[in-house]
Formats: sequence, C-alpha cells, structure tokens
Amino acid sequence: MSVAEDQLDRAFAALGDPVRRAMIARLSRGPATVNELAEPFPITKQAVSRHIQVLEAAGLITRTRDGQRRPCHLVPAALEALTSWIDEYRLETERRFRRLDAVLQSVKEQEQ
Amino acid sequence: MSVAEDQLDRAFAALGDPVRRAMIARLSRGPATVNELAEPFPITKQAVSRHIQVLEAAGLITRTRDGQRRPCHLVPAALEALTSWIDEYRLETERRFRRLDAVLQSVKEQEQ
DNA sequence: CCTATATTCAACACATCGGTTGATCAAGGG
DNA sequence: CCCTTGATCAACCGATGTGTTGAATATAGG
Repeated sequence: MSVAEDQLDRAFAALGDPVRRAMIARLSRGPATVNELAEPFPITKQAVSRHIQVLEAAGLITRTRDGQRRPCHLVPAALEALTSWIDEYRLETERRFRRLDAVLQSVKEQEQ
Repeated sequence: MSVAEDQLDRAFAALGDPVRRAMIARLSRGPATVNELAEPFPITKQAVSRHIQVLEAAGLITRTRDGQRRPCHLVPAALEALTSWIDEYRLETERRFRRLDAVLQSVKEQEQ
C-alpha cells in the first residue's frame, strides 16, 4: 500500500473519534498545548497526549516548541486532502445520478 | 452524544479502512452486489459482507433487493456531510492564517 | 421439489484502540 | 540547586475491529 493511502487510513480513522474531532475543532481557532486541549475532557493528560500523537501521525497537525510546551497546529492541507478524496467519488456519483435522471426523463417523454 | 455526531464517528471510521474506501470508489461508478464488491479482494465474502454492513450503518450506502442479490448504492449526501464538517474547520484555519499573514506584513512595513 | 447461488449469522482468534496508573524526562523559576 | 510544571513512556486492562470457518437462510431455476 502506498504512503498516501496509509496517510488516508490514519487521517480518516483519526477523525472517527469524537475526542479527536473536538480537538480539531478547537485547533481551528488557534494553536493549543496538551493541557489546553485536555481541559474540556474528563480523561487523563496521558490519554490526551496519545490522541495528539494519533493526529500528528495522521499528518492532521504539527507541533512546535515553546519552552516546556508543545503547541499543536492544524494543517489545513491535510484536511483538504480528505475532502478531495471524498469529493472525487461524491461528484462522480452525482454525475451518474443526473445521467440516470435524464434517461428516465426521456423514457417518460417517449411514453407520452 | 447526538445522533449526528454518532453518524460522523461511524462514517469517518468506516473510511479509515482501505478495503471500504476501495468499495466506495467502486460504488461511485454504479451499484454493486456483495459478490461484485468482493471480487478484487483476497478476503472471504463474509468479511466483505461485514464491511458492507459497516458502510450501511455509517449511512454511506443503502441497499436494495434484486432477487437473491442485495445491491449497494452510494449515498452522496452522506459524503457531503463529511466534507462539510471538514471544510468548516479547514476554512476557519485558513482564514486565521491569512489574518496572521496580514499582521506580519503590516509589522514588516512598520519596521521599514 | 431439489439444488445451486447469494448472503448472512455465529463463534472463535488475534490485533488494535482507548483508557488507566505510576514512573520518567525536560524546561523554568525561585 | 531544588522543585514545580508540561509532557511522555511503559505496562496493563477491557472493548472493539477484522479476519477466519462452518452453519443457516432465502431466492432462482430446472
């Protein structure tokens, strides 16, 4: 399996967890540290730290250093890669539906 | 957790598997039965049947009946819900980046 | 009717995931 | 220096996911 496919695996799977989706939502408003990301959730910092590692491995976030802190930053290009993948197949399906509608319409007109 | 959130969980997690993504790609070109979807993969029909159940539970496909066969159909609206979710946060992040760029630019101009 | 085909159900094995606790590492601040 | 704070590592546990095999169900078709 290609590297790109592997990243899609990780990225989609990462978004399959509500805690990680909430972190993405938070990060869209600006960088945040582990502690800041942990605040809304009733789980340990260690668990949050691992969620962050999952998001990083998926390429959805990057991390910088600020003293002791390791702020997380969203990577919009990674999100864009996901929407591109989805849209390719969604748009193809919608085109197919439109073609089918056109056929049904012409059949209907024939019958009249 | 809301029903909608739950569907996002299932849908993103469903796309986290390469077999299921390949099935989505196949279904974008038209309906297919379990046997047809199973053909490209070196796994049993039972395993394929369960992948299909996962996609159906996620709302990504629906199934009809054609005699013994149970053709699968892609649901473009479900895919659209995923891109909407992603785009909300991607676009917010990009707007934030542009604001930051503007600030940096004005600082640079001040210095000159 | 009887048999073949399409699909699913049930039970099991094994890996991965998401959480915990406890220890450890690294950077800052008195 | 020492102690606090931020973050991670390691080991463990229960739940879930993905595959298998074998049996069951349902429809088609001679």
